[in-house]
Amino acid sequence: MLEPPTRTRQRRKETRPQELLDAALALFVEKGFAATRSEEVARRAGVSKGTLYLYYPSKEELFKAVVRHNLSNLIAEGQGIVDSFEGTSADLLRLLMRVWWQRFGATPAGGIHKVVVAEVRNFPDLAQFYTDEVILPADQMLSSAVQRGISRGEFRELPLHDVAHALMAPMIFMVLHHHSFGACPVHGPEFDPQTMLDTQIDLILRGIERQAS
Amino acid sequence: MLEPPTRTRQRRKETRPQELLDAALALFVEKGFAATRSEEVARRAGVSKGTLYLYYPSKEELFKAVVRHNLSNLIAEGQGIVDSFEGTSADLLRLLMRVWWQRFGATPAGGIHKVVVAEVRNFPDLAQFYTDEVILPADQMLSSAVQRGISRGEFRELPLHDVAHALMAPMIFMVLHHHSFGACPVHGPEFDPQTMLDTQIDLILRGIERQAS
Amino acid sequence: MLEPPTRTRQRRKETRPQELLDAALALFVEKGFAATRSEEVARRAGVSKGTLYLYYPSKEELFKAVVRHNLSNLIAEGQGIVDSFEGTSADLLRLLMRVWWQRFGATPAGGIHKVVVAEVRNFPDLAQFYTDEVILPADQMLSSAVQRGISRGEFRELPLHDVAHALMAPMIFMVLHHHSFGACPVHGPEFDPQTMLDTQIDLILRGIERQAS
Amino acid sequence: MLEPPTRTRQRRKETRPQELLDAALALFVEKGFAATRSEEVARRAGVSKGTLYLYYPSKEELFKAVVRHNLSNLIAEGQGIVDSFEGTSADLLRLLMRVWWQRFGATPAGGIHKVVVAEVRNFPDLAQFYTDEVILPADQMLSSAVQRGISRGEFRELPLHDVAHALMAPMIFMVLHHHSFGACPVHGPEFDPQTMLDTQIDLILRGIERQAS
DNA sequence: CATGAATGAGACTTCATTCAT
DNA sequence: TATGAATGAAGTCTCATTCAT
Repeated sequence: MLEPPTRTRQRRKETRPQELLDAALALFVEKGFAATRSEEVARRAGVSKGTLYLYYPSKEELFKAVVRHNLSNLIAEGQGIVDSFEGTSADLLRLLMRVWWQRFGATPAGGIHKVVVAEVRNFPDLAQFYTDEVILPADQMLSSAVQRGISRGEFRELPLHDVAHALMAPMIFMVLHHHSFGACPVHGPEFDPQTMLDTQIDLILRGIERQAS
Repeated sequence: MLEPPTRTRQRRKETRPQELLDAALALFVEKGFAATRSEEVARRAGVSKGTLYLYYPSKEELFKAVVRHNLSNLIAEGQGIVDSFEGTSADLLRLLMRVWWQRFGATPAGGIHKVVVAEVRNFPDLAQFYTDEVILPADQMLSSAVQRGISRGEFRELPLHDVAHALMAPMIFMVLHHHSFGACPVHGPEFDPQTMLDTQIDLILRGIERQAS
Repeated sequence: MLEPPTRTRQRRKETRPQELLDAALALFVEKGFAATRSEEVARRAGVSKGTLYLYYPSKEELFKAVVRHNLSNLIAEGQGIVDSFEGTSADLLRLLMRVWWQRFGATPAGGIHKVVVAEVRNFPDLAQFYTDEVILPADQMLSSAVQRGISRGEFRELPLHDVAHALMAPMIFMVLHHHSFGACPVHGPEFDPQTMLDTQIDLILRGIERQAS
Repeated sequence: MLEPPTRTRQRRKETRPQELLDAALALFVEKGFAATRSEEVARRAGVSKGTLYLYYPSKEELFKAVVRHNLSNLIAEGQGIVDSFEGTSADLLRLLMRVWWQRFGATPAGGIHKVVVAEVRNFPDLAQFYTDEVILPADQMLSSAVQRGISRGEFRELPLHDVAHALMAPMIFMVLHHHSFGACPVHGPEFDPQTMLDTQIDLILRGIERQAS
């Protein structure tokens, strides 16, 4: 009763949502949506169960917030790179993939894709959000990079979106493996993400470049 | 329709496991493991809750049985195609992808991969089973097809497994999309799986073929 | 269809109830009423679950049948010994205890008492049956043996029933221990039943005999 | 009656365990372990089902807690009486029995012994706990009281533990009867516990005293 | 704002009992 | 008679959510 208001509480007030989202992200990626208990999210964020509900009215809303927080504008940075890049288009694509992997794929946020894929059918309004915020922009960004290569005469004239999807596929493949089997102690094929992505992008580049090297 | 009208207490020990596995497969793919209630599996199979437990001792075992039933021997067929194929290696890879999509990717069984990727961290022994039974054989099968192309002088000499993974990536990409966003009523990019796979395989083939056409 | 009627079934028809009661007795004593599954009773008796219900309409009735079958007339034999014994009353009591232990206490039937004590409050009509068939006759039998000792001047004049209960106590004590802790692999006090009963009867005899030896 | 009228969401972390243990004790004694439903325990304690599991992680642990709470330290008090008693050893034994009956045998806690005897074969670790915590100390306590009588020349030199068991037998007999048949509305022999215990202890005392009175 | 004790709907699972064969 | 597949009520336990403090 007579205790002074704790400083810790005061100090953290503004960062609470971020801490909760980070804790939730880590747990959703590790255990999936259903197997993540809200109490554990709270504990990992250093708050009580009740506090979590002050910020997010339900576990479903928390999940959506995690998705939105981590994936909104995810692609904008990539689009910026495309728009300002000055080297060859092949180097641009290689750069995009590397940046994407380092800044997203290999981070906890990369694991969201796994959870979203697993849960979209249970969260209908998430499907449209994710399509609008992630899939379409990514498609657009990659397509514009490919278009750049075609316009500059570097790439053959191919259907933009099919090529964009061909570029997406290895990224999705890697990120899903990384956050599922890659996190399990199994004896399976070794995937060095960086090398693998490089190999795959090289193959695809050779497939789309006007002059096969 | 032609079944005898008796609905109660049907005794069909022979066919029950298949019916239960089919019902479970459909629901696991639609809702995920955790969100699927065992009673609903039973109801969809036309039996009572208790009957399900007569055949599978727990929901977890049911899930494993679904995985095993649908995925074991899946790859063997592909390997058979590889071993007996007589055309060009490019045609072989195109055939493998088409067969795979028609016989697995586009069927309910294709949805298993999504569920396994989502849940494997919660089922440690499933990780090893799936790796041994699916991932490694698929890797091996595709590698052998690539090796065939190299041996026959059709393909460049590239690291087998990296190429195999490059071939896997579009398949995984497609199957996951098909059973997640592809099943949601969203307005997103159209993916015609068959066309897309063809485009992607062509790109990769051009990347690996000795003589770029 | 064309099999001859199995001889086994025919032969066993009359002994079925006995086999079922024996199996049920063993399991009820080992696990208690609730933890005994009817299927296991059937299996141990070598029949199917359905057959059990041909003989006993419910697990409760089976339990009551086990109790009644094993305990009805249990005491009659003892009463016969009392009525025809010719030695000293002290020897009579010693004999009664020994016979009781060998013929009942140490046998599976002895375990029933444990189960009855545990379950009477859940089986109201069993209470009266057991009181009438077991408790009162045992009381009567022991009292008559004591009365014999008093009448013959061997024992002091004491309240019959109190002495009878004093004689019962060690028997109940032994039989309950034998079928509970005595069947567990614990490191506790050693109870050699025969010796212990002898010691206790000797103490009590010394307590009731006119001439303390 | 004097409690504040608020009934919902009472927060009483301090007193809840005691209330739950009391409710569980009463029900376990009345119905046995298996036949007691956890929801009923909760209801009798005035809380919801979930609250019970906040304090005890399973029905089995609740049962063990009931045993420990009610029996631990039970014997210590008796040992204290033995160690500090100043009258004759016969009076000591009479006192021990009376105190034991009034403070334990006739209380709900006395019913625990019935439940333990009935269930111990299903709870292997309870067997050792109960042996260590109750049976051996009780044995020790009674033996020390007998030893006192022998050392003071009041009792004959008899095997300590056999005599201790002879003293235990009537107590066990009484307490089991009291909480089984004694709680049923049957017409059986009347057992006035106090009188009966007195009679039995007198008999045994006469059996062990050096000078038969 | 923050807490965490309390709730209760709902999930998995068991098993006594039924009944078509 | 005998079987054992099938049933479904009932029990244990979980956990998202609430709310008195």
